[in-house]
Amino acid sequence: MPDPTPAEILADPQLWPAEPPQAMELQRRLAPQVRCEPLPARSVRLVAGLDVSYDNTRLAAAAVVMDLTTMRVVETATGAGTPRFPYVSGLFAFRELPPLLHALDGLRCRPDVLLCDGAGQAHPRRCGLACHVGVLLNRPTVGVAKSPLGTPGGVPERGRGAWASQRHGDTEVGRVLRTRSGVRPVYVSVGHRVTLEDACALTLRATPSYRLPEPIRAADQLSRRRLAEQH
DNA sequence: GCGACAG
DNA sequence: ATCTTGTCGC
Repeated sequence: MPDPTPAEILADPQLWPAEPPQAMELQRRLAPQVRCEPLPARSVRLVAGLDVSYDNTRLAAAAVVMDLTTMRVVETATGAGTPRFPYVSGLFAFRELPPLLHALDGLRCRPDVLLCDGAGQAHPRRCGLACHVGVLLNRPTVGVAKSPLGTPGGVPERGRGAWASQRHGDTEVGRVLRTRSGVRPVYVSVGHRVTLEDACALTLRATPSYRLPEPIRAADQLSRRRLAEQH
């Protein structure tokens, strides 16, 4: 059957537990559904950056789609909402996903891959936000976090492109990647339907100038503006 | 029990 | 996440 739409996901009560124990249980069910597979590199052109801003009362999400070959913004969409779940480390998908799905629902184009502001498999239950949204939508996703969740990983060399592994026992759950020489690295992990290698390569391609990928920076700014103009 | 803890 | 402008340095 066809991939679920953001609206269908939002409407499914089974996917929105109210309490942390049930949320953790859902993550344990989603984690095994993550698939690591090569992202057909030449077909990757449209990359969507996702981010959420919030204050005490409201959440505002943004999706910014950019064409990687030109680095131009192709389309943007936003979504808003009221917090339905407390902030709990390791569970923030349950807080940020609803407005994010509203934003994705407003997109007319179909991005080749989604870049998420947060962890993918580098997560206590191997189901960070990037895995969560990727599995639910059955779309390729990559997690790019500004700080590590759990295992800090190694320290990469100073130059752009250098990386070190983030391991959980014998498995490499993510990479500490230097996107700018001499600048604090980012933490890249697989969300869904990408390999860790492709996730890092894509992150670098999407990050020509600053520490964070351009689509994520744009989504950060847009969601912030969206939040500001609500009040 | 204590500390750490994506955004 | 957010409170927040200019400023020091490569």
